[in-house]
This record gives sequence, C-alpha cells and structure tokens, in this order.
Amino acid sequence: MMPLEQRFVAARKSAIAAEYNHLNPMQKEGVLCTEGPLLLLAGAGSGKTTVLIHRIANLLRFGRGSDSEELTMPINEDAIELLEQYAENPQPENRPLMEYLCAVEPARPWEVLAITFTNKAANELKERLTRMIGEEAARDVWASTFHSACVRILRRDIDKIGLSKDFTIYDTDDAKHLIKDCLKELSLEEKSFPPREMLSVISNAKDAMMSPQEYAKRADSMGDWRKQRISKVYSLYNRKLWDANALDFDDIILHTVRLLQSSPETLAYYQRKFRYVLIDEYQDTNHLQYLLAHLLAGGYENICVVGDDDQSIYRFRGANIENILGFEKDYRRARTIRLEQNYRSTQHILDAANAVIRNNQGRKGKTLWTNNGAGDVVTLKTCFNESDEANFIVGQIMMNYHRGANWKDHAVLYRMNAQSNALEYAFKRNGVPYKIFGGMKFFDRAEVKDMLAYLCVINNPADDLRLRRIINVPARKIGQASVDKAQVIATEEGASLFDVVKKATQYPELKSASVKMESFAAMIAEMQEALDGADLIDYYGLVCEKTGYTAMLQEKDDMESRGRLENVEELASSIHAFLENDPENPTLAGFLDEVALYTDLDDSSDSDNCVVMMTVHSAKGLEFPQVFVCGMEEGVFPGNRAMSEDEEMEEERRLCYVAMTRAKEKLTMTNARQRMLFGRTTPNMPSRFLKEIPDGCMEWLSKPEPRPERHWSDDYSDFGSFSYTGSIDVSYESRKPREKPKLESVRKASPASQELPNLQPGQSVQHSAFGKGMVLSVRPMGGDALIEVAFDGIGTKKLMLKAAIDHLKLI
DNA sequence: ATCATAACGCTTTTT
DNA sequence: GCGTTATGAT
Repeated sequence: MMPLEQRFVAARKSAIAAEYNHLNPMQKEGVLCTEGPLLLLAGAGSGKTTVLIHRIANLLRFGRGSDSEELTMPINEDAIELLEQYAENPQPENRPLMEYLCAVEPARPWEVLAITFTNKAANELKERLTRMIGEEAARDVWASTFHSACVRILRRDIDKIGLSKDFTIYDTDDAKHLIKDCLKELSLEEKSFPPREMLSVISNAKDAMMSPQEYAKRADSMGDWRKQRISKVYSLYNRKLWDANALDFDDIILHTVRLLQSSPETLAYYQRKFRYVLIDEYQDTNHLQYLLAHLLAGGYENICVVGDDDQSIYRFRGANIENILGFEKDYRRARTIRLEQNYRSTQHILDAANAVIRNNQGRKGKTLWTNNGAGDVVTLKTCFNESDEANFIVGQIMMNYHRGANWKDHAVLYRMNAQSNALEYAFKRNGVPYKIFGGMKFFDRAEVKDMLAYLCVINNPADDLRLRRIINVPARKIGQASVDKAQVIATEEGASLFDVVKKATQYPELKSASVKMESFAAMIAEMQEALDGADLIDYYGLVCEKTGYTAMLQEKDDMESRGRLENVEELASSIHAFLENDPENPTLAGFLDEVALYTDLDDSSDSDNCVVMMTVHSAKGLEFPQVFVCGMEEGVFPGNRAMSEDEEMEEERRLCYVAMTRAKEKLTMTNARQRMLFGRTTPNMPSRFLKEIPDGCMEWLSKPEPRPERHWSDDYSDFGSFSYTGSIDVSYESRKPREKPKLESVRKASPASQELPNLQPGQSVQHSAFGKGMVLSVRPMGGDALIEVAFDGIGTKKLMLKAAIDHLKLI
C-alpha cells in the first residue's frame, strides 16, 4: 500500500476512534474491531452493554471503516489532514464530512443481529439503541432473544421441514402436564420417573439433537431398562407435541437449527442478511444455541460474542462453558479483548472477588480493577443461627436508613429461595419494606393461565392440553372421567379432543356430559367467529364474559377471588401494552406468541423504595450500593450437591463471584453456625469461599461463642482471622426450639414489656420511616399485636406492634 | 365433585 | 417446615 493510503487508513481509524473518546481503550477496541470473529471477555461491571450499543452504532455509521484498509474513494492530503485533525480535536461541524470520508459500507439496521438471553436484556438493548441511533434505525435491528428470533424465522419457513406455520408454543408448565399425560398413558409411576427429570432428559437429548428413535436405539444397545422406558416417554411426548401442533422451548431452537441445516436457501438467505452477528452472555449458551449462532454467522463470520466465563452459572440448564472457553479454537482468526476495568465496585470488593474466583481452574483469567478507590473493607459476620443472621442484616440496613440511605439501595442475596423465610420474618417484624423477587409471576397465576388457555384454544383448537385445562373452568358439569373418555376416543380416531367434543352427542358413552360438551364447543366456535376483525381488547372482554369466567369470580366475592379478578383484568392491560408496542403481528396469534416467550411484562416496580431479596442467580446483571450475601456456609453455599464434583464446585464459586460483584459500595457476607433448613437444624462450617478472601480487604466480625457446644467446640482453628472473646452472650444461650422457657427469656431481651397503646382501627399515626398513616386493623397475637396500617403514598404495611412502637406516634 | 388428610421432597431459572 | 400433590371419603 502507498504511504498516502496507509496514512489515510490510520487517520480514518483515529477519527472514528475519536467518536468514542468517552470509552476506555479496551472498550474502544471492542467497538472498533468490526470484522471477523471477536471474543469480548467482559468482566462484571465493565460496561459491557455500553460497548455492545456503541459497537452496533459504529457498524451502522462507519461499517468496517475502523477495521479495514479498503478505500472507497480517491484520497488526497486534505482528506487525511481533516481526519487527523478531527481525531485530535473533534469538531461537530466537521462530523458530516468525516462520516462521509470514514464510512465503508455502513451496515443497514436489518443486517445486524444482536441476540440476548432474556427479554429484559433485549429490551434494554433496544431502548438504549433507540436513544443513540433513533427510533427508525433501532426498530429494524434484530435485537431479540434466541427464542423470539427463532420463532420469527420459523413462522416464515418452518413448513420447509414439514411443520405447520401456525404452531403453538408450550411453556415449561405445559410441557410438564404433557409429560404427566405421557406417564399415565404408559402407566409409569411418577415416583420412579419424575416429570422434572423426564423433562430435563428430553431437553438434554434435544440439545444433543438426538431424536427419540436415536435415543431408543442407544438405550437398547446399552440394555438399560430405565432408559428404554424414558425413550418411550420421549417418543410419546414428541408425538403429543406434534398432534397439538406445538413446540416446546427446546424445539424452537432445535427446529431452527434443523431448518437451517436442511434448507440451503434459507441458510443462504439469513447468512447473507446478517452481516454482523452479536451474541450476548455467550457463556450461557447451550449446544443448540451454539450451533445456531455459528450457522447464522457462517456467511461473513462477523461474529462477536460477549460474555464472562467467570459468570457462567447456568450449567444446570444446559449452558456449556466450553462454548466461550473454546471460541478461539472454533475461529482461528478470532481476536480477544478483555474488559477488566470495573466501574461498579470499590477495589476492596474487587480484591475479595478476584481472590475467590482465582481458585477456579477452567477459566480464561481476568483480574478486575477500578479507579473507584479502596472503599470499605468487606465485612464477614458469623451469626448464631438464621434468625440471628436475619436480625443482623435488618439491623445494618435500618442503621443505614437512619443515616440517610434508601431502602432500595440494599439487596440481600441468598443461594436458595428457602432461605428467604427467616429474612422475611425479620423484615416484617421490624416494619422494613422489602420485596422478594422470584415468587409467583403474573403469567404463572392459575387465573391468568386459564384465560390464556381460552385464547389458545380459540387460536388453535387442536391444543388438547389447554382445552382440558379450561373445559370445566368455570364448572360446566364436564367431569374428569368424561374428558378422559373423550380423549380416548380422540386418540382412537386420530382426531383432536376438540373434534370429539364438537360432536359429542354422537358418542353414547359420553352420556350426559355430551350435551354440555357440545354447547361448550359451540361457545368456542362462536368466539372464533367473533374474532374476525375485532379489537383485541374488546375481544378479550367478550371472552371473559362469554366463558363465564369473570362471573364465576364475581360470584365467589372473597378476598382471593377479587385479587384473581384483578389479574384477569390486568391481562387486558398486557394486551394493551402489546398493541402499544407496535408489534409486527397485532393479532391474537401474535399476542400469544409474545406471551409464550415473554413472562415478565409486569416487573414495572423498581419505583418503590424497598429492600430487595433474591437468589444470587436472579441478581446476575444487577447492582446495588449495599449487598448482603447470607448463608455463606458449607452445604448451603457451596451447596451440598457441589461437594463431590469439581465442575459443580467451580460453578458455585462463579456464583459466589457473581454475588460479590453486585456490590458497589459495601459488601457484607454472613454465615450462621447452625441453620434450620427443610425442618432440620444442622451445624454448618463457614463457606470455603470466605476462607479464600484475603485478610487485607476484609474484617471478620463474629458473635462470641454461645457455649462450648458439641458440634462447635473445634474446627475453627484454621480460620486465621476468627476471633473469639470467650465470653458468653446470654441472650443467645441455647435458642433451641424445644426449650420453651429460654425462648421466653429471649423475647424479654428485646424492647418488650412496655405499655402497649390501645390502638383502634381508624387511628391516625405517624411512623418515623413511612410517615402518616391510618390503622386498618389490630389483631392481638400473644402479648403483641399485628397491626395493619395504610401509609399515605406508600401502601398498606403489616407491623408487629412491639417492634414498631418506637417508630410510631399517635396523631 | 369437592374437601380433607397424609405423604413426600426439596438448588439455582429463562425461554 | 412448608407447600404441593395424591388419594380417599362424603
């Protein structure tokens, strides 16, 4: 290349780079490396999404301008000088000319595919993209989850592999029901063939692209009786899916891969279309997703995978960490960029986290650092038991609150949902507002599922599973036995259950139920007709009414039914939200698609000021100023199952690393010497992960030994920084469940036997944390009382009077 | 058909 | 220890 051209190419890259001067050098590199395979190892809090967004924006503005020596026009000194100057000191008025000079085949929005794992991530990507490049361009970028991208592809071309385009999607719950049906039909015991396990075996088989026939063959050749049975389940399960014209979540990916593998035109179409492919959270991909990514990116091989091997925590659901560890082997010309500067946490927190994760073998290796300063040391705290632990955490949080912190600046993380009970109790007693994530989700509620089932049946009458769910809800005198009979007939005739129900009176064995069945079918048919051209919201109202579902709830008229009615109505707002979002397919079928893949439309509540509690898994990707990780004990975190297997232990360690790196300012980790879990109290050693944290970045507070008890007398000697005062804390003396008198003495130790005011419903009160409110109810409980107070602008809180009394004033 | 009692079993979770 | 589920009784 001529020197002039070399100078131009260099100046071009510098000028483009100048557009990203607010990024650090590694981030910039990630944005500018547009061509060929790229592995972006993005540590926790390293600004990964920022890089992703800017990278896409860069592709759309400059194409391969920053990563190619290609010239698009004759060049001269002036052009070079302008770019060199721009790189030195970017002037906005020169930007249009600079863009013109630097762009090399800028990507068009629809040529960019950005895949994420969750809808939340996809939406965040779309939002930030919209803000940066404008709505028009952002709309055409394919930013979606694996599953929605695949559904989009399948809706277009699935008929090429012999399936119908109007397939239904079965979620895990549906799949489980289907498995149960299969087991019943094969007369297999659920005890020896747990549906959960069946589902996971089938999922693994699909991930390995093993058909039921292949699975059966393998089972036969091994002579494994159980596997042979499972192969029957797998086979029947798949047949039922086929009959219902349904795909489960694995099928969505599997069939897309099969489609791309078997239809050269389809493959060529997408490979030509997607000039740039980006995969987020690559460490979480399973084998099928890995294949899919490679197929889609196989044309230009401009594949950029982003992820963090140290945050791979979904092995149990098929994630294969080898995908990210082996990326450089898959693509010999791959470039690797490490983002190790952390913008989230203090150095002490990072030192602790780095020290823990360093003990893993299977990793690429990264060391996070920050400019944020050393900050507070990590606090480790050993508590007596889980309620002591919960009280400690609540106490710390209340202390912070009184110093001006927000409740929502605090997060309590745990390994298992079961651990949340003790915490919840402590928060409730102290009147601290909290929110537990990971409970029942909106779309998991029975009433919501019922209404969706109605819509599904209307949309696809062959959906036996959903039909059976709602055929007698509300009660229509169509009993289980009659439905079973009709199902048998349907199977014999090779028809769908709905077909039989429709002409039920032709089958004498259905007896009196047959009339009810036919009128049910008539109702569904009537609604199918009404669908044509109707407004979806109105239509939903019609379905609620015609099915008698709302009437059923209105009649019951108790607290529960009211809530359920609200949820049924709330589904209308989901439909509304769906339509607002200007979907490409604003029909009932389109809505059902979205709902099937989109389970958290309703998590709109980061607005309320609450302490949040969740599992470490659900905390991934989030951050909080104050983080408490509790249950740091051998057998809990790491969990018992990890003890025997190295791979599992490494996953637990990664999980611990994820937990620690959620903290921005202060990290506190607690362990309890004994914990009641699943109804049994067991003594637990402090987690090995705590031992891995170096002295320099932590302090270890500890309750004094309550009493030289059998299981706790020794074994702490190898904990260098463990200190014992040797004195006995009387208030914690043997709080064993059976020793009633002692328990009473503990109660007394808390601010107790003071005079309780005679509160009446209707009384106005002032609370130091929640402000003004009105007492709704007072329920005496022991020597205490549970009061319910409606606080202005906050909502209703339940408080234990004794605990809340110091914060309450009558007004 | 609907309610009651007993028995089980139990990481983590998204699509 | 608790919530879910299966089975049996009315």
